Amino acid sequence: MKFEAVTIKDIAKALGLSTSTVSRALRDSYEISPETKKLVLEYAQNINYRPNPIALSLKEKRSRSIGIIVCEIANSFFSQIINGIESIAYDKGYNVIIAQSHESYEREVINVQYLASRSIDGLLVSVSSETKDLEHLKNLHERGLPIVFFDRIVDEMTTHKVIVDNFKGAYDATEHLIKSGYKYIANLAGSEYLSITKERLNGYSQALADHGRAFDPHYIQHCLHGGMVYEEVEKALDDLFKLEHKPDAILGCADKLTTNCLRYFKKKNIKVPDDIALVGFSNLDLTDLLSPSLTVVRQPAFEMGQLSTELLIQQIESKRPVKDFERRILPPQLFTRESTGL
Amino acid sequence: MKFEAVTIKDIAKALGLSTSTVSRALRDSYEISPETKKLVLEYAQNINYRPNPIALSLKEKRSRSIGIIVCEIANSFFSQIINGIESIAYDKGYNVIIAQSHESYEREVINVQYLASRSIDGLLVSVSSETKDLEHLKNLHERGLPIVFFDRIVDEMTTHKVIVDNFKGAYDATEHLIKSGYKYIANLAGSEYLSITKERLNGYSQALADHGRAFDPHYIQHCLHGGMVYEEVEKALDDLFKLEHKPDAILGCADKLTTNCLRYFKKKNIKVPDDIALVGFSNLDLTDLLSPSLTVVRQPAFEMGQLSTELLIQQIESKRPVKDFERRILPPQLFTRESTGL
DNA sequence: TTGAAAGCGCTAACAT
DNA sequence: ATGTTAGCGCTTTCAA
Repeated sequence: MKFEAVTIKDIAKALGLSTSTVSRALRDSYEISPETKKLVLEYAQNINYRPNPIALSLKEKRSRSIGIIVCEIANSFFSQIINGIESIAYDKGYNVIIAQSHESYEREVINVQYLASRSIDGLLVSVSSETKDLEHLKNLHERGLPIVFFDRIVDEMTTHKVIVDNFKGAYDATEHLIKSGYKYIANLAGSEYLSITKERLNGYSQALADHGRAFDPHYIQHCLHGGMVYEEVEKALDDLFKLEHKPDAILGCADKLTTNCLRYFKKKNIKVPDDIALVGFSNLDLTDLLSPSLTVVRQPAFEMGQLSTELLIQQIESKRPVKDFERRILPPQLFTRESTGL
Repeated sequence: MKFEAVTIKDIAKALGLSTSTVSRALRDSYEISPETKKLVLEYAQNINYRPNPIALSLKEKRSRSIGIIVCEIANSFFSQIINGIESIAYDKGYNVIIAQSHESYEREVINVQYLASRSIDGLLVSVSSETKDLEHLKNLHERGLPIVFFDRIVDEMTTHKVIVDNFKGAYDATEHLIKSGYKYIANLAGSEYLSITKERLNGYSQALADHGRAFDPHYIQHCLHGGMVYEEVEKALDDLFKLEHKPDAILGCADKLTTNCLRYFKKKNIKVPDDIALVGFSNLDLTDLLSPSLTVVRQPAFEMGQLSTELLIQQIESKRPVKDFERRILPPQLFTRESTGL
């Protein structure tokens, strides 16, 4: 089934004009007489003419669409980011094509190829937790495709980057635990490859140091898939609970890590906060409804999406090659609730 | 910044062939000699040639992209559906363009126009809770655009439709409440315009009837925005609690209705299930972690997305106009947990 | 077996 | 003020 649209040619034929005149009239060119304009505009309106964006794209060598690569859209943090992205993109006449890596490097590479082949004008990327090698992105970047990294950024490429102050988020959360009297604070961390993991680890360590606490690497457990797989969280927690001094508080460094931590506690009948305290990075809407309600570090996801998109579109539409790349850092927010109250 | 791709012309020039020969070689046409083919293919491989999909779209009058309209992607149910949609679409070489109505009729209309103007090949729609008038969709449909409705469907249009057995979902949940001994079962329902609301209401009523319970419309409260706005849920519950016999159980007919119900209970210090039981339609991953854990009706969202997309693409690629439209009904599943245990 | 040319819908340089 | 024409990248007659 095809669905045939009205073209400029149809209008030209109907009105006995040339296609260029119609085109110019539609674009309100100064060269066209008011009468002709009126005629064309009214007729176009009437038959509900819509310019064919594909023809325009071919002509202008731009598709007015931008690609997004995230690990999972079914993750509040990322779906909120996408909301932010869309709010700006649609405003500026771009549409977005979303691809998910599901935390797989291989799928990320495939998706990048796919998006590139769909002739996108720019790319918004948050890398997968498996990603070490960046050739797939570097290649496109060198050929001139504007790329903006958000949240999970990479050092090796010079582009705009938008992140949350992960150091501060982890620092504040850890400090809050220390001040609440917890002694053995474990860090349930994400993939070691990710920028956010390192930043959060640094914030955690610094908070410990600033409060005269010893830093013990045994209290750090990495989960390669960022908690997507329950078993990796279970393994990590099992190991933590084997320590001589069991942790009395846990800092969950990602949404899934935090919720799967809760799932583990429930399964093992460990009570929060009586047996152990929990604070987690989370953008779920539901954390206040859990019981105990969860202390969380919340990230300005929507704003992050908006800002990244503004930077990307600015670069796409810039006449001259962009030289000065920005690194924007947004503030996270700590919400103190019952899960960290002794 | 533009990012110039290799074209057939470049290959032709480099190899001293005509563009048509190159084109044919790339498509493995029988007319081309093995040597030429090999030459072209290898060269293309080398310089990483990718056909320009926009040029193809213009030529073939199809964009290989499908539009999706949902109310919110930051809603587990819909993000799971989108995952299902993508899994099929990408497999078959289509990309998806997602638009959100945020439950606003006006935005839905704008989005539909927008998607249509981006020359999509087909449309997957779940209407907003405000949508009564369907002209925006009928119009496109009559002009031949394949449309598949999922979840929130409409009667007035003859298309493929994929839904969950909402009647059964609500029936089972209500019956479970009755069998658990609850007497005054209220129904916190979504927008009256939505098919799912009516279907769930019917299931609820039938369960009451089958168990000899009187049906009292006072125990039904509609929320136009399906719980997106906390205040509407608050108002609905306030009214329910003013009844002579306060409800001792609530059936939440959508994710947000259910979670905002919990938020209300928390605020008013109403204990579940001691003061009141709660069962809700929900696809959140977290409902088992709430305490009490939540009894839910879970819908096969991913499968729904997959099935809808299969039907849509089948119709798009069908040579002859599709006459026989299917109405597929997927089974929901009741998970009994603590929130309905007396 | 290969090439030349037209055309998809649109814009813009170049006539008139 | 309006028309003619070429061209964006590709496929596909038609011609050689």
